[in-house]
Amino acid sequence: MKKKKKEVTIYDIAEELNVSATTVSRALNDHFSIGKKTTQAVKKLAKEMGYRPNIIASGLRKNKTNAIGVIVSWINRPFISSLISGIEDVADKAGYNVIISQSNDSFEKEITKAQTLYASRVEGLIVSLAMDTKRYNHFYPYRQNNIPIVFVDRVSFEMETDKVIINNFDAAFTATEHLIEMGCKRIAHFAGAQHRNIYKERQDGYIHALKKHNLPVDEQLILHSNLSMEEGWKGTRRLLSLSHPPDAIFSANDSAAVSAIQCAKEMGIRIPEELAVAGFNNDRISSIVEPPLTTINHPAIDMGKIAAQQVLKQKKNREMVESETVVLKTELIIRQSSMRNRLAKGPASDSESF
Amino acid sequence: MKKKKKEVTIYDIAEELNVSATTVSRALNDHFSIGKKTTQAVKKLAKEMGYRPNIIASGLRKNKTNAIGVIVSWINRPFISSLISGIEDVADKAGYNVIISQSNDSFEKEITKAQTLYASRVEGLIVSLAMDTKRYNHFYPYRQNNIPIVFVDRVSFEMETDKVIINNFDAAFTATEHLIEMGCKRIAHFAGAQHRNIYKERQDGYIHALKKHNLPVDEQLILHSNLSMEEGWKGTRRLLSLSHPPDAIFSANDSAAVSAIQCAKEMGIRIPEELAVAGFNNDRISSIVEPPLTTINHPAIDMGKIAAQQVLKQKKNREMVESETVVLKTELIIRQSSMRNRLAKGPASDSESF
DNA sequence: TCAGTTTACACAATCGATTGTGTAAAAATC
DNA sequence: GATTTTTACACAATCGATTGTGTAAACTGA
Repeated sequence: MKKKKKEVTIYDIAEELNVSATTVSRALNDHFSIGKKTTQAVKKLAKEMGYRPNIIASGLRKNKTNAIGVIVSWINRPFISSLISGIEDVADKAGYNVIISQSNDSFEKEITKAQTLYASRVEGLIVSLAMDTKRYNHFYPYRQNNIPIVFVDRVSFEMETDKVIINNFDAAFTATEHLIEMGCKRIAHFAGAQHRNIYKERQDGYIHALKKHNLPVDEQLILHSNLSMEEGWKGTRRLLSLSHPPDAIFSANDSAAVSAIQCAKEMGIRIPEELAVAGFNNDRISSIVEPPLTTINHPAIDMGKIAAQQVLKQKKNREMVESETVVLKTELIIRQSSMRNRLAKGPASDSESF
Repeated sequence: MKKKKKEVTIYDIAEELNVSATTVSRALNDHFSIGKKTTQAVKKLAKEMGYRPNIIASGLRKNKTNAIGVIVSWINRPFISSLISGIEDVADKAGYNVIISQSNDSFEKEITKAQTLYASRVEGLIVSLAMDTKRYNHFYPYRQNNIPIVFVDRVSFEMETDKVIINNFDAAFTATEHLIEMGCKRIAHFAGAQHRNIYKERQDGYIHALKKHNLPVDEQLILHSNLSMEEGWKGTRRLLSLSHPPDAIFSANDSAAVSAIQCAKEMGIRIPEELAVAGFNNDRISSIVEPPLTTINHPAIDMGKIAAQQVLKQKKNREMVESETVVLKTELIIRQSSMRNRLAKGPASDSESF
């Protein structure tokens, strides 16, 4: 009873036209060896019969899937979703599909997803590493098969791959120095897991700024956490109840920074007069919170685009270039949460126009 | 010079073991007709040789791609990215890959993407329609080929497909009625494009609430736009400069609602005393803005999960069920932007716990 | 007009796995 | 021990497109 509506193949077209399947295939691909009239006729009939090329068959022959795999922690995060948006944009224009998968920041899941995508024969892989990934064996099969791998944002320098990153050290340094210039003397830091490059680098940048300006580095003021809103809240409470509380917080992300602002306000601390705050990422919430949060703009979409371009590039250059690392620019977005110094730029509406 | 590192196939394994490729294939799939010892030996050698099944070849034979396509407006939007997260979760567990593509809210792009995914032979399609999509021919090929289609959130009732939606009418009605209960008499509405179901339904729900409570429907107070922050700002300015300005705004999304709050505050209007505001979506910004925004919680992740499940279900039931529509529950999250009535619930920390 | 060239197409192998059918050898049955 | 049944595997076709090679027919030029 099942309608076995078989799909139209080049053989069906060939038969109808009394030519060979070869001819049909070549006609559809505008091969020079097929006559104009034949080519036209084939294309016309193909359309009429509702033919769609079987890319599975074609893929088998040509050993292609036209797919790029992407592994990220969570898709529904502002930075990540923008990253993916950039990837999709470039990949699509080059005729590639983007297969997404989330590691949920779990090392084990990352392994599984990497294997799945490998089995799916993606032609390239873009990865933003899970929080606790420290070993990289799961990427070796890609390496052995010459499948391009590009690390983005959360990368590892233990593996020789293309990378697309920002200069976290400089960005953190700039943000911290900005706080110092605003007159802050005792700057705390909300830090992330130190085995993940980005958080390590941000912390290093922060420390470097302190040292450069001869400020003491007080371990008490460096709080490690997962940088969630809850942790930001708790951390702020702890900091503000110190006998000698900080006069500023530089947070490694915006979520915790926003929480810090909220918590401090609830405790009756004035921002930025009594506590200046700076974050990292330029998430949407950073411009909504009051006062608006000074932060580092992270070019997420561009990072995605460039990562995709790297994959495509690697598919050509293979043996030419060993590996390439692209470092994108960030910018410090100064908003009111840090503007203690009235000598600083004007009342700053809201814009990113600094 | 190129390393033609050919990949290991079942033939290679077969030769090594002096059995047929058939046997290898069946052993790898635990076919009952293959002896235990042979099966073990095959699997062992396969692993040793670094064999990976060629799913392209397998797919050709079985006519499968194990891919589900997703078309959305923009990936980097809070609601959408959560939706995708849900889809990926379910699809992955069922052994499917998720291919994403963005229409950028353009009808033409949606058509292209639909065609691309069709050519890629996705086994199911999940779509949240572009803003201005009014015709649906681009989905017919799927229909003709019995490829499951599921519409999510932004759907069309002109097409008989599975759908996963919320009751926008009720949600909008509830939000509006809440404003009325808070004592608002003149409620404005930020509406979206009326040819897109969700915005139409929200407006209808809004109007219905007014009528039910014998409040006049003033066309002057219904502003149509793309609901961006800019439009929210402009709309608020316009409304507040009316000779008889509104005492509340119900916005069809959170972005515009948040802008309304910001704009009103800048104009020296007190929220919620002089202007109550309610939004829609429960984006993160809604809980960050001050005062926190009353809004409708939209179960994005669940919608994604269910949509994926619908696809999987359709692949079985095909001829059993014509189509199914799942309507998910929403909830009104009451926050301070609308709490004018001190008889209402307590000072409400921030939580979604209402 | 005839050798040489070009044009336009067909043949058949190939990509790697799957699967219906066939068949020896081993095991079970009486 | 002869026969039936089961076990364990091989053969060969198939999925649909691609591609190197071969070859008629049409065309070119002297």
